[in-house]
Amino acid sequence: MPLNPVSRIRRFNRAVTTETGVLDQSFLGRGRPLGAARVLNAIGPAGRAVSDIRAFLDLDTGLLSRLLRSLEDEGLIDVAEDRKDKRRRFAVLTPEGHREYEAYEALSNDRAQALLDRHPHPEQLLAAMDLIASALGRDRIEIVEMDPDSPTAFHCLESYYAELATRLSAGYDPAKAARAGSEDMRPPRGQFLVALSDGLPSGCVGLKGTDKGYAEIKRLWVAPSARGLGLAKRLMSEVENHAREMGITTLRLDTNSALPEAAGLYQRLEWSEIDRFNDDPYPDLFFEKRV
Amino acid sequence: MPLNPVSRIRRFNRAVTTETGVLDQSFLGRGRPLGAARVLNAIGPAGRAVSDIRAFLDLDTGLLSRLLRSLEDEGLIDVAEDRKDKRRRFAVLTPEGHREYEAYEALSNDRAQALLDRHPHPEQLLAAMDLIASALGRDRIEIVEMDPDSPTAFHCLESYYAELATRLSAGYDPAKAARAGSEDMRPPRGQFLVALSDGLPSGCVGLKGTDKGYAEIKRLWVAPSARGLGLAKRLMSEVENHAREMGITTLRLDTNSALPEAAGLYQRLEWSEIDRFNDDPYPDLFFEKRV
DNA sequence: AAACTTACCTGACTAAAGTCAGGAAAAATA
DNA sequence: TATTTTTCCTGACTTTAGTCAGGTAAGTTT
Repeated sequence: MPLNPVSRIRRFNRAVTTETGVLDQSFLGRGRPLGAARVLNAIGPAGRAVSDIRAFLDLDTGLLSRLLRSLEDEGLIDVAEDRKDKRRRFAVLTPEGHREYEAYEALSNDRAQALLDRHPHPEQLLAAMDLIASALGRDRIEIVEMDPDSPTAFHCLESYYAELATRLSAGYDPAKAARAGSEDMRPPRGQFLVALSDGLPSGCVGLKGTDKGYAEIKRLWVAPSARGLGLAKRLMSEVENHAREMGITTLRLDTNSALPEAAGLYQRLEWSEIDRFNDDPYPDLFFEKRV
Repeated sequence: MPLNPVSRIRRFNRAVTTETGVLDQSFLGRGRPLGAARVLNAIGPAGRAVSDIRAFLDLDTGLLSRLLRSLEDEGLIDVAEDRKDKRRRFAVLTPEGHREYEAYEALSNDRAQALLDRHPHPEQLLAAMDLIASALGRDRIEIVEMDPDSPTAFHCLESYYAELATRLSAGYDPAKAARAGSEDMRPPRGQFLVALSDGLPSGCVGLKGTDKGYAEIKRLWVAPSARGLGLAKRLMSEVENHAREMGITTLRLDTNSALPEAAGLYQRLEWSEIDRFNDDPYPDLFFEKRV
């Protein structure tokens, strides 16, 4: 008989557990227990504060202390005291530690690459993985402020434009839309927020300062793999809070009726529909909110 | 910057590892080490041969022996000797063991259900999981003979008809197609094979015996989540081998030009295109192969 | 300045997992 | 029938992981 949904999830779990088990085995092949390998990995090329490693790997202070000592004895890391706070210690990789770190990276990367290479539709596989990783890590999505000209922000905006182009019947050409200068979405006039789900850019929103007595919300976008997790709502509430802190009292935004989920969201968040307030060719719906 | 493919896979691995770690923690909550819980799980309601458990969990004989003993001491299992081969032993759950097994099942199932419940598009999530599980478990797909009237075979056929209906421009109505009686796809006249990827029906093919001096290949189907893994080729080669063993020398099949990947496969497998040999309304391409 | 908190270390444990050698009984093979 | 192989057991380990109770030095708070 066909499998029911719960069985399908458990089949997935089995497949993935087997896969990670194999990777762990290959990690053990480097002659070091998994715990030590994990610590080496957590330190990484940039080095890391010991307290940070402890929080990240959820290790007991005694256990981590000993693992660090064993890595130090192997000549893979150096642990020195932090200059600012002499209680704290900071671990960095030695050149040899760097090589060892790269070897572990290579094991993981090769396995990932092999999986990609042998799959007929790598893009489909990756999309499926993004979807699942977002679903599992929903509460671990963090929202960070970024420069609107940073590569990550740029990636979000590209994805946003690409989506508009497919969803608006008239298509979408960013060059024809009213330009929102990066300057206006950067402190002190505005803000640009990006949602990162364990490093993957999964959404964004911009707060654009104007000289017209209100600020605008621009470029709200959520990646397909992260939809339905309430991320748009989180982004909006963050940006509204920030506007409030900046002393802004009126917010406006425009959107298009071809994006019904967006309009629905604004209504749920108690935005009021208002008349057209600009002559941008793409939007046909306009909202305002007092914060 | 946007993540590259390998980073996306590794992000997925991290998310999934965290998730399974949480499940393991909840397993520990039942006051038994993970090793013992895993053995209990491997035994299952139907019981299992000890050598089988050992191979499945890849455990040392001494270790497994002790884990079995501890479960026995807890009153959860009985280990008795196999009647046919007195060296071997067979483990079964006691009534109490059954309850404990179900408790572990409930933990897993509840977690799976919670994941489903909180996801906005459960069907999408499940499809993504099927895809990944198939990609990871590609060499673990097994092909088994089944009765063409069994529920699993029925599920495959339903999926096959549904797909034909969407892909053929004229649609597809199984009632109008030439009936292949189950009798003809069952030994001794024929055969029906199903591909199971860790329990999930992922493909099928039928060998239909006729009285016309040849046998027919029917209903070759591969689930979307398992495409590109070479499964169709495996199914075809199995069924051709079986036909050869049955003393059949000529095989025929029909297909439709709206399914180009099927026709391509037959050509690669050295089938020759022949003239129409039946008056079924749906096919427009006909092949033959001597085995 | 005293009291508290934080970050880290050490020593002394325990539990779990895993390895290895040897051995008995049963089955398969020569 | 003799030999080899398979299946499982036991005892004696080691390694890894993890816990807990001090203890010291450096910051922070009162």
